[in-house]
Amino acid sequence: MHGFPSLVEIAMSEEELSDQEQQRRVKLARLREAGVDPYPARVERTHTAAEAVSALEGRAEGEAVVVGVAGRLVSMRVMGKSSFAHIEDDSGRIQLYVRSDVLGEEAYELFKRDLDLGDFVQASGETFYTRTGEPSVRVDELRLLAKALQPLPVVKEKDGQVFDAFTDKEQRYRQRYVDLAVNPEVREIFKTRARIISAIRRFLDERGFLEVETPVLQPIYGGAAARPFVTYHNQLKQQLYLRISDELYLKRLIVGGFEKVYEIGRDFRNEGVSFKHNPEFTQIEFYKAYADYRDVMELAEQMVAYAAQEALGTTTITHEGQEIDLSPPWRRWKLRDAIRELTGIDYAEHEDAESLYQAIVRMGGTPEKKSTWGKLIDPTLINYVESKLIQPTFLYDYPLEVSPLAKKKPGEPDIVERFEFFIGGFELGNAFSEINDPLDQRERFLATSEALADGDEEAHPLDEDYVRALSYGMPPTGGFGMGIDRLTMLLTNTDSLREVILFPHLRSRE
RNA sequence: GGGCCGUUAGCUCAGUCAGGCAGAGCAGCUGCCUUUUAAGCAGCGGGUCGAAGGUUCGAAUCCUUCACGGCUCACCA
Repeated sequence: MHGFPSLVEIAMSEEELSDQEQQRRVKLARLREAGVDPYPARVERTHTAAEAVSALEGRAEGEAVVVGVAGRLVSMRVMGKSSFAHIEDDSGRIQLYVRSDVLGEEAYELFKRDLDLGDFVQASGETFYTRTGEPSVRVDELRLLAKALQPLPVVKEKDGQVFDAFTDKEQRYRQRYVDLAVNPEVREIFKTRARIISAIRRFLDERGFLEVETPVLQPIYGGAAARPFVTYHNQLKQQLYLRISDELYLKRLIVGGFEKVYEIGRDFRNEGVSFKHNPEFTQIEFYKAYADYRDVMELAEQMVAYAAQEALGTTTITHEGQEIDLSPPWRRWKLRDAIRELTGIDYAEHEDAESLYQAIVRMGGTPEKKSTWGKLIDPTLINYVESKLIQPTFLYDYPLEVSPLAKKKPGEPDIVERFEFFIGGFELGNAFSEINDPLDQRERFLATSEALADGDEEAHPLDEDYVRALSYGMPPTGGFGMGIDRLTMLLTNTDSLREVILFPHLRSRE
């Protein structure tokens, strides 16, 4: 008419689109021409899928329950004048039974021809059980809520076997929305993650800890051995760093008089990416005044067990095929003993770096030649120990040199009151009795800032204001840090941080 | 950064060893089908074989380079 191309003809002329995309645009155009709004603003939903199912379960036979449900079309089986379909919402799936004679012929034809898997729809009608006993909605009204123009991967399942799953890791991470849309078990991982975090909050809140927020943008970084991301504030003409840990600010708060503080937040480290490293990750840190690293051990094992119990309903978990018992108390193993037992090297017998280096080489290791004594122990030696620590284990009493913020152990000048803990063969966290002697802290900073100047890019710079804070007096304090992503990985039985981070970092594509 | 492996239809994957018309299932389209559930039956479309270059009469296949990813080593207390 009038020689103008119809919407359908325009849709079909989009040549750069795949045939399935073109089909969907044709359907969209046809729907519009039939007077259907493919993206209406209003929804009339009375039940979620799960609610509709349980409402039916509660009723006597023959008693009608009318529901309005809404969700994404995830399956369609068209059999002439009747069809079965499933819609999925956040609560689960429910089957729709669509009959031409109930819905009306015109609406039924539109459903059959112009709706696709992936579209969002609203359906209302009475619930009933089909011949095979599946709760379903006999649809007397069906309305499109949102037309999908891209086909979703079609994942099918029978007898627990999954067909054509959407599994390509790169695509799953780059298009996480597709991953989440078609893989319900992926959604479950992130629900578990949220339960873990809320359990940790509850655990600390119940014990009188105050949740605080400290700067992410910092004029000087510290609290961990890592290279920072650098950024710049235009107005202030000032270089800033994205924090590598929360530590030094949280301890300033202990100086200020708070006795128990914690922060759950994002840290950023400019280093390699691996199954247990992502450039940005979530860490929980807490600090407790009038406590030492032994008190912190008890809190740590209780907190992790509590998080597992709350998130999973059990403290016995399976990770990578190994059964792990998270219930306290956990094994406490002196670092020196653990290394001696698992590698045969007693580092206390090797007083200088050269001697220790030779011992590691004799054991078959390949340490870095230029490493200092402390750097040979951690990480080189711990690498041999870490993977063997499947059941929860505290390794404690670390060499002073690699622990510039931890308090010296009384009577052992080269050892500090520090522990790291390991579960499932990797490190989850790190803690110590905090240095509260400002002069000692200053000396330690001087040593690390020299190392930084000598080219150790992960060493601490000197934070004068932090030393000044300590000089106003800080009570004896126990501090703790743990990777939330790694804990989630452990509790969801996944083998990579990327599985528990919604949008993990990937290299940009051209 | 090193080593190994991968990238083929919307999705999952054959085909690469040994060069010879680019395939299957699901999804899509057309037709049939009013209790199905990986629905079924019949038919039909759908491809920059990651990119570029090279070898060859002929390249998804062999060679080179590049991009992206996976695993792994190094790095990451």
